Amino acid sequence: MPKLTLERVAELAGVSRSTASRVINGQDGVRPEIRRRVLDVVELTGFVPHAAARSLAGQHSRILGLAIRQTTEQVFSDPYFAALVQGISGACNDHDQTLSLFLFQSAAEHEHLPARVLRTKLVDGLVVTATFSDDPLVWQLTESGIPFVIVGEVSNPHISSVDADNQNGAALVAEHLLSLGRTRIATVTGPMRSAAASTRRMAFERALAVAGQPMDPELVVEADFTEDGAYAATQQLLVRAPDAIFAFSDRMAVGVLRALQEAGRRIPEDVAVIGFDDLPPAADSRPPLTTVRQEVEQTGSVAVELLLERIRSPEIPARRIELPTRLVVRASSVASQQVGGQPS
Amino acid sequence: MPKLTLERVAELAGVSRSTASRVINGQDGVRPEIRRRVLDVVELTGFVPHAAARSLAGQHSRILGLAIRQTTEQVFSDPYFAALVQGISGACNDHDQTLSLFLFQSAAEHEHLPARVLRTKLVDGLVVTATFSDDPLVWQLTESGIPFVIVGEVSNPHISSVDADNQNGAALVAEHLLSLGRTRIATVTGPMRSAAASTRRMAFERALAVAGQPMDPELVVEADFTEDGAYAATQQLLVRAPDAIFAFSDRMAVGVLRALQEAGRRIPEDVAVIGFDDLPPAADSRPPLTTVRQEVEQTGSVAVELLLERIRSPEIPARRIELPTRLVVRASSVASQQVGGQPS
DNA sequence: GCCGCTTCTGGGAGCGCTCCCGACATCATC
DNA sequence: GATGATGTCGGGAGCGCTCCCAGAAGCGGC
Repeated sequence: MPKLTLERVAELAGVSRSTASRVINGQDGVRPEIRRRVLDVVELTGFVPHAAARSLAGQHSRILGLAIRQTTEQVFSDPYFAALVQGISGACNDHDQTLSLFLFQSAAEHEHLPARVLRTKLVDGLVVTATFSDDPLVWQLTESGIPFVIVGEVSNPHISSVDADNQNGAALVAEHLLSLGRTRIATVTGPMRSAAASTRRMAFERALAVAGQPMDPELVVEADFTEDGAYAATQQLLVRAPDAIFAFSDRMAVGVLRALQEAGRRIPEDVAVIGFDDLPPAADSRPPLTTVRQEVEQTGSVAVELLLERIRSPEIPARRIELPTRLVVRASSVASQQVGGQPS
Repeated sequence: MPKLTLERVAELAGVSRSTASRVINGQDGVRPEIRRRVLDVVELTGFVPHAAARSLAGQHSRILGLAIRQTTEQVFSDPYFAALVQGISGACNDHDQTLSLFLFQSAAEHEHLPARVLRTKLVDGLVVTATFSDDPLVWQLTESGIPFVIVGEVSNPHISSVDADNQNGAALVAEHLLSLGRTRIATVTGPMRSAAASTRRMAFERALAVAGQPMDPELVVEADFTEDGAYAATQQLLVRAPDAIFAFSDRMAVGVLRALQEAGRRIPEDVAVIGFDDLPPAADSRPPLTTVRQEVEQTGSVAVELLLERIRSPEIPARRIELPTRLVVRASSVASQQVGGQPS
């Protein structure tokens, strides 16, 4: 039995290679009856074009890469990445692209990315996450000429990026806490090299200042986006007696909650706690977390679409897309409505 | 400037395409001086062979796939996968293979695997994890003829697999608890469709029975490898007053710990708790967890090596490799040595 | 100095597909 | 009925590499 190739499919359908190719690639200019015939043969034989041959002859591989700039442990313990990958993976399927995840944490693996992945033309483009300001990787990618989009922030406006509206998110938190009459508002931030963290911080400070209640620098502690880090940060904060703590992620907020509870603080009466993300830990914590909702999964799918746009139409200028954020109020900032009342 | 191809490199080095190819692929039969000359050109120009062309002309893509049979959330929240992926990724780098991660959770994405990944000859082989007994995927893969290895258990001996020695691990736990004089030994298992869970359970039961202290079926609760699941399972268990609980993973053990502590039980005095894996949550929990250490990262690298063996030498019969497990005793089963004594 | 051997090198023939262009048929138009 | 526009189809020419084999070069032995 001969090998199953385009040629063979064409032969079986009684058409030429070219016509079979047109049908399989959904191009028009083929009479419906002939199209049908080819499609039937494809169905019957289960023909699938050879990826490498396609990639060599056409000019693209239909493989998109996802490069995450974090250690494996960090990636595989963060619900944020779960949601993001979910969104990216789904969008790839929708657009008939294969997603390939590249992990590179050690410096050595780092070196490999340009050589082994980019120069070999293995991927058509890259979604890159968790970069920090002035990340050399970004520069490297720009140099290499490969299309890519960043999930997060970039200073260079000629690079496409997707992100949540961090500014608005932080401002909403400030507004909410002020409206609750909190006066000793603390923050547990992410590392300042993270652009998301510094943007949230700046926006938060500004919102407080505008409202005439500027932030006390003593009430700001930098943590590392982990639960344990936030737990430790909160212990530091306790002596300063804050009446509200804004943690820059839900995971960190969970650590904040734990530290406060162990110290005997009532939430939200003594201290209001607010997170960021609205990912699984938020609604399940006790008490449920007031948090800034961002659409992480959508962020992923938008990133893929933006990347495909860049690949297919390099002439379109780069652009940045910010997805809306909104505040989700739960019991960690506002006492439940039944407090002091009877269940109806 | 002409495109950088093998042809061009050969031209610059003053040799033929074939010779350049030999040098780049590390084959011998090339005079050292000529080899040097080619290598210099490669270095200078930064030439990297085109992946698709290689893949088409040779018969392999140098891409290995990792297929994880779980939802994205599960994968991205489990330290086990972090370690496993780490091992696999490292081994791929060592062997100059590109790792591609395929996520497919929905039924629709499932369908894609055979067609889009296997038939296209995109990957040379697959590492498959988290299969369950009689998983149709395994059958599909066997049918398709693509080389693959399973991380975990398989009934079919003609399939290569890598796993920890679960039997020994479970037996060690039984032995340890018995030696501590525990009599009401409970287990919080994983789902019984998981082969690892059922093997651990069987081995554990057998070990207890052999020691003349058969397991009380009332003291066995099935959970789902999550912390919350184990928390709930333990609450069920509390009324039966166990004096030891063996959880089938460290994450679950953490849930067990939490439930016991909330119920006011002292650990290990009232209840000894033992986990499985010895991954990050184990040593950091309070109290630190006695657990069965398995070398997850090594499991990953061995899987890759076994896969490469199958790809390169299909004639070698399939084999199963079991990596040793050992007991790591910490404070969750044995009170710290300083209890009742003075620090020296 | 010639033969036969080994060691090294070069060129041809694909791998399976896409893309381009020319051939052909069909139909409307004058 | 000749002409051109329009719509379909087929074949050739690669994409950049690997593999195979033939041929060149170098060497010792007679």
